[in-house]
Amino acid sequence: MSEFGALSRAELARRTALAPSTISTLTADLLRDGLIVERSETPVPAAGPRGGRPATLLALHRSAGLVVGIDFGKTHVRVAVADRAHELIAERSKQVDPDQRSATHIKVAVRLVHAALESARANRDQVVGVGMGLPGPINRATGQIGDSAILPGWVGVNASKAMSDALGLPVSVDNDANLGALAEWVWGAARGCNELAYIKAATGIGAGLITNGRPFGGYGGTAGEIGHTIIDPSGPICRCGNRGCLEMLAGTPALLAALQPTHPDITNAADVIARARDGDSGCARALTDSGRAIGTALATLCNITNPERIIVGGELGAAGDLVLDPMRDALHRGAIRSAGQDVTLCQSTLGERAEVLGAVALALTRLGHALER
Amino acid sequence: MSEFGALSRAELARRTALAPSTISTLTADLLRDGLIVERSETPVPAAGPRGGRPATLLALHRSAGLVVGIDFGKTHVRVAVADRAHELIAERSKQVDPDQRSATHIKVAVRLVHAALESARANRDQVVGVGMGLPGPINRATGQIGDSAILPGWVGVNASKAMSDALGLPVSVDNDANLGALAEWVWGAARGCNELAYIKAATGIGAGLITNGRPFGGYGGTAGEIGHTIIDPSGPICRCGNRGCLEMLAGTPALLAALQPTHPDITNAADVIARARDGDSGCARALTDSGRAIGTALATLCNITNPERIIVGGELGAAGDLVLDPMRDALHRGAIRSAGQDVTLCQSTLGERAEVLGAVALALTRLGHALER
DNA sequence: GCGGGTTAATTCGAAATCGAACGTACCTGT
DNA sequence: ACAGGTACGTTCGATTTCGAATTAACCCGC
Repeated sequence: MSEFGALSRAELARRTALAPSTISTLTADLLRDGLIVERSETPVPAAGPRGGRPATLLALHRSAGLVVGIDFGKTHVRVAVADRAHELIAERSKQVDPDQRSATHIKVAVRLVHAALESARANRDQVVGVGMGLPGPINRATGQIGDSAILPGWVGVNASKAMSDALGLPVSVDNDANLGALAEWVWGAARGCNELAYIKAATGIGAGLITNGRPFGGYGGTAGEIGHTIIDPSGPICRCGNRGCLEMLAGTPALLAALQPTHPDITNAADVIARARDGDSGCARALTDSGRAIGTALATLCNITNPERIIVGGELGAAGDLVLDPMRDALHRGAIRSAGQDVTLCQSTLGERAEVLGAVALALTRLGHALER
Repeated sequence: MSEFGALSRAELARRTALAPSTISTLTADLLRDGLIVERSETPVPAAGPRGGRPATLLALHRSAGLVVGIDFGKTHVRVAVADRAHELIAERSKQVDPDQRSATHIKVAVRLVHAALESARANRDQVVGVGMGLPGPINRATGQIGDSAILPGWVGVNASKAMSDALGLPVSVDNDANLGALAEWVWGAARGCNELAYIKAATGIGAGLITNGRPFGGYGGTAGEIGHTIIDPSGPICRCGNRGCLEMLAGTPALLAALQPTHPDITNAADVIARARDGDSGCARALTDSGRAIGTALATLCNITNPERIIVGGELGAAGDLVLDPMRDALHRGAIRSAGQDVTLCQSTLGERAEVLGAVALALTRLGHALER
């Protein structure tokens, strides 16, 4: 139940493969003990109510504990607190300097967590899990962040341990794109979808994958690294040693660099999008180029993983159809027909909060797994 | 048990998440009824016998039924018969003309199946499942083969139904690369590996994926289509509408075309490999070029799916290090460091039989699932 | 060759889970 | 308004599954 905010008894029975009768006895006990509560609210019409007695939802009571999500980006730290019923209780965020050491970033995060808990009139003792997101590939075995140009102060740091020591709580870490996927899957545009990719398009470009109805990390936990797909073999040299990587062509820095000569006053992606919306054709073109490059990489992604839906987030995702349309074009041009027909491309519904919410979801998922073992 | 040839009680308990005691009572019943048998043979030392009582293996008795695997390639049909203990009983194969209609190919296959069964002194009634492999993407929903230049006579045919009607038995179909992956996973170079890709490099180039310890097909069942990854944006035009697709650059036809001017007598991949082994530098170079192109596509595959192992099969895989070395080079050049380090590239151990055996494995897996539902 | 370590398999009473039948609550069409 | 359909949730005795303790079968080092 930790993984799904509120569930009916019938749904629980299906998910656990237990008999409805078993669920009945079990939930009766938990209800008596006050660990779960019945929810009178919307019994969630789901996919069209086609007759039948409506379900009554069950959710974990707040006394079952709280979870914390923490997301580090290039220039921000963001935290969120939720209860195990998936109810968000508090959120906080703060700008930070990307060049500082990880210890500094962690201190900021810890303060935000405490502030958020306080505003929720909650105590650290009630926290039963913490999830955390970082930009860049994270090795599942070592817990270390791989080479990342986005947060240089974090390279080689065992992020999970560092944060865990600072908070005095166990912490699960994952790549921010994976968390975005998780969030869109739990709360956003990908609910009920078993095969999806979430694209975080910002300074870096990464994909988070959900396959067979669960987060997919591959052998070392770094699956979904599309940022270094080679788009133009004669393009600019990337720090990875190749030419014309997606990240070099379509990331925010490339976007801004392309506009620098004609639009020297523009310093961030949001400005580009705003101007493009106002009819600035240069800004629109820059977004189109980005979208097209990403779409080319997505074509390969579709050929290989054949997803049902691709959710585009990150600061470039906020441009909506300005990037999505060229992306769709390039995707359909480059993917084999069937894979192109199978997939729907859409914009993130959680926006800049996707990654923190994903961190919350990560913590919730881990709790679910803990029960299963 | 259908999915794993022979298993100890302890292993069964782990796999099914049932208590050892439960397995004990269950297997006792099945043994009494003669549906399973104890195997005295090698108690499989597994990964180093480090003490402890050796396990006694259990396998389904032959009376539990037989399965048939059928594989169609560009120029051959191959069938295999096995019992549910994963013991191969008979194999047959025959050359065919790729341009004939699917009905003709099916007739050949049916004759081979009957011949194989006869040589095993078995009857069609004992067959409890049939698996079948075809080159080209197969839509999981419609059961139809997508656009394939390899077997034009099969396009638009509902392969599963056609074969099922001809044999009078239920038939499961899948792409041949997926089956190769399955076979290497069950019998070959990928035993015990949970994250792998099998590459079938022949006329077409496709990948079969196993992720999270089970075959991965994506939303429509066409995952792993790496043949149309764009390697050289200014390369020759492919039937898919793009330029420089992997298949156009590295497939057997490209290989043969490249050698045509200087080696007009060579007409198949096996010849190229034999000559290269004999020191013909032109043939060696052609294989190197193929390997390098495939390696480039594998780099992207690794970035996206981060596998632990990649098994290279198909007629080009038979070249061994002649293609594997350049493949490794290109892979490590193009993949992000961690993904490149995680993966091991090796040759198929099942060779040209991989796909039929995979078809057998497919039939066995389906039987396993049938029990679970 | 004999303890100490390790993993496999069995036994038995205890506890969880199931299945079938029933009651409940809503929708839809007439 | 009411019958018919559908899906949710509960009750009960019957059955399966579990857990802990026990025995078995091997390896190892001394």
